[in-house]
Amino acid sequence: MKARTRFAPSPTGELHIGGIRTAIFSWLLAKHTGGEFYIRLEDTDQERYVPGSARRILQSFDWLGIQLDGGPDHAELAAMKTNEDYPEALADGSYHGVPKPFVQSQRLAFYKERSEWLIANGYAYRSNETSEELDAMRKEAEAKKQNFRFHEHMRLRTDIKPDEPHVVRMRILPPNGQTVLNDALKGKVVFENANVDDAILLKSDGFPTYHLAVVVDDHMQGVTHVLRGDDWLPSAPKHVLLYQYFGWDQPVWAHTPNVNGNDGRKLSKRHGAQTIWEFRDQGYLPEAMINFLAMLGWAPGNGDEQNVFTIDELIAKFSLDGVGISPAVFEYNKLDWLNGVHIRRLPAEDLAKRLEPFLAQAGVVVDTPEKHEKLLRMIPLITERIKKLNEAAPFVDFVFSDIVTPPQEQLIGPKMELHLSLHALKESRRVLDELPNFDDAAAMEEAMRKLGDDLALKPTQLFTIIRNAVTGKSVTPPLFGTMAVMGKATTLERIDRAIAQLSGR
RNA sequence: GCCCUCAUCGUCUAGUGGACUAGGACGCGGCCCUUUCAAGGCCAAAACACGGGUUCGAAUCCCGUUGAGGGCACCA
Repeated sequence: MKARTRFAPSPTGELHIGGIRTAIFSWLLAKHTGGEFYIRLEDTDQERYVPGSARRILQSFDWLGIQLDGGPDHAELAAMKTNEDYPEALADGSYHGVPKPFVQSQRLAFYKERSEWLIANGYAYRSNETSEELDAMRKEAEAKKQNFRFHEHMRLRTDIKPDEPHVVRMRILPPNGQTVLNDALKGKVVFENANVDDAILLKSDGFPTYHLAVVVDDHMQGVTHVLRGDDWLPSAPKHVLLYQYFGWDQPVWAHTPNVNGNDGRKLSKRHGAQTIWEFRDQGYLPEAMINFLAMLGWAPGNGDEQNVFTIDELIAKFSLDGVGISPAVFEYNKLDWLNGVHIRRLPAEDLAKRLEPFLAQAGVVVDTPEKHEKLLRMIPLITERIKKLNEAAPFVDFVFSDIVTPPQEQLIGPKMELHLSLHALKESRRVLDELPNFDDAAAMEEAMRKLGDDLALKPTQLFTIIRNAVTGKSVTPPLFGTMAVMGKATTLERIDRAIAQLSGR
């Protein structure tokens, strides 16, 4: 059975990493079945709307490499309260049959129509308490240590005409019955109707609340599986009831556990990165983010112990059965490791391309074909040394810009005297200069090892001196490959400067 | 206060009544490899929250306790 799923954020700010995980689950489920995944913007709260956030939400999916089968297009975004600019054409309108529009503020007529239907059929009623009146009722209940739940009998005025300001509230029927949610993850969850309040469905400004809008849209747009955060569980009976009132088949419900920080609490700013952009800026790969997030609360199961997945593998193996029911803690250790794994899987040209912005930010300029070529040659030498893209710069910066000649103490080999180090440096220069082909790192290594033998030096001793002389650092990618990339002229020039430094000149 | 959910190594998890002396991964420790740093290989330490049941047998089923999380808006 083909699944059609959606992710329905409200454009009130940045997407939270936990929300993105839910979106990834939904997307994987849809793609696993050959179905569709789309985005719907739930902008029914005019107050909380943040201009620009719709565009950022769409761009998040773009960065992650998640292809949408539907979502607000140019015209829909343009029609939002504040003009949204999304230059990249999101889709061409061929939405696999998912009916437009994908922005709730442009679907108002549907909600109005359904709400009138509910009233006409006895499932909803008009009500017009002011917020002050409601507050007073709440305070009173609190003073009596009672729960406040709005029910029809509490109405202050009952003779409300359709043309005067009012809200529409749902009736909970039968009042003393039970409503059962069949959740694919949690199983049967039973709610006493007495504990469900008469939620507002249509606000006095004519906009729907979430409860009405989500049910109407999911039905009209043919959503088969509703995946959403655990925090929606308490209001799920309202939605179940609405489906029953309308006589519609319910979707498969799946309330996913939340993602917590390492203190077991809901992820928030003090836990570090929040938005996908922060991860991107720290040098995490979208491939790794998807892999990691998918495994946060999901595992292939059946004894399958795979940890590293390509996107295609995730799509092939994902199913709701593998989704857990207890909250997961977001930890960076495994993410970092996974990111390193995915970096090592990248072809050199691809990694170089992704590295360039990070190098530029660190002041390493790769702006000519020659420099690009050098970077490409450095890639195999650094790929297994970095876990994040922002860690590459220290491994290559000395290739692209000059170094400060190291102080004497750095040019003296371990357990060696100054004069012996100086001699080793001079001999190294001679050997390197005599090399027939400076590009041949293997031959270079062979020659240098022989020199070490001749001088009765351990490789560590000799190579440490050269490493410091040539790179100015004690930690670098493999020495000879690096020198080959730097080239003969640069290498010998730096050794000359080191010789001068050690000679005290 | 009321309602709901959850509970296996530090973390992500496998496990659906016997194959569990509880498996894998990350991290941590050790060893090997080694020109530095990594990567890689090998080894080790590390968990069924607690208490009652049910059963010949329970990490797995039931009840309770404790702990944690979430929800109780003209917000989603």
